[in-house]
Amino acid sequence: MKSIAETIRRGELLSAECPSREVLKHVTSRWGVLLLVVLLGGTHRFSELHRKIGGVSEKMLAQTLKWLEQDGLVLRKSYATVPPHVEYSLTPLGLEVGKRVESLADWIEFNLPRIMEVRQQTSAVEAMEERVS
Amino acid sequence: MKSIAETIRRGELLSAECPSREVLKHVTSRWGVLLLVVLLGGTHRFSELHRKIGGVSEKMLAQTLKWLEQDGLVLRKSYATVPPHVEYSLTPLGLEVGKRVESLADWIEFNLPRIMEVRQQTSAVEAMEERVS
DNA sequence: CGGTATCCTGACCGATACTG
DNA sequence: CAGTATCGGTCAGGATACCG
Repeated sequence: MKSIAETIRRGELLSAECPSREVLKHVTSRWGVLLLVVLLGGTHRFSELHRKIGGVSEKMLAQTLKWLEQDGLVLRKSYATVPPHVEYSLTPLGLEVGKRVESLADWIEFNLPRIMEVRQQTSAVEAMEERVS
Repeated sequence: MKSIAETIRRGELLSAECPSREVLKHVTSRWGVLLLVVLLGGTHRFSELHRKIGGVSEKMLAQTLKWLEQDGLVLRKSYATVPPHVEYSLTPLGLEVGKRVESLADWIEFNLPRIMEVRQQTSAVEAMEERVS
């Protein structure tokens, strides 16, 4: 009898029908990444998230929050007050993905100079080849 | 005198104009993630990538490869033979991101059962609330 | 305050056909 | 084999207005 872990293992993700793709889509979505990173910093209210994440619209913020909530990564706590008070935080599951996403985001921020350098060189080479042809 | 690392640090990514967003977009794009994971397994030819990554079109594969190549994450080696022979592999930079992306992908695959379970519960609750209203 | 509903545009992306 | 070119549809996502 194989364990679930052994049965699923690697490579499923490469299949077009793999349900993991859906979750991956939410997590790696334009605002999903940033949302997870911010929420790693602690509980936030809707308006706080909206302010911290530059460029996000209310619509997309709400939608992304809903995705992650349905995937069990984000916890939504609503207090029945007037005016309304809603708090978002990471579930234990969300904390796990969050850490991995942050690791990726941090790496990119930290190594951006090296990447920009490569980009410069590439466009320089292309400009030369342009002149030759 | 601050080091570059200290100067950049955290939070730049949260600003809408941060150039990191562009790289993040390429890496976390629909096919970027899968591409990096596959290339972690070693050098591949175009057709091999196309076969391994279920559901990707030639167009999007070529485009994603080009993005990652320009970001210095993927190395493209072309041999002047007939028929053409092109090999793609990860640069040292690409290896770094690749490992982090794989960590994320692996986590999702492995924990998918737990996530699906949450999803089920959510839709069950919604069905109940539907009946009440 | 914390959303939802609606409309709308551009970008993404797949299908097809063609090329070195 | 390894792409590029073009077309067209879908959809992410922004703007605006409105609601509990």
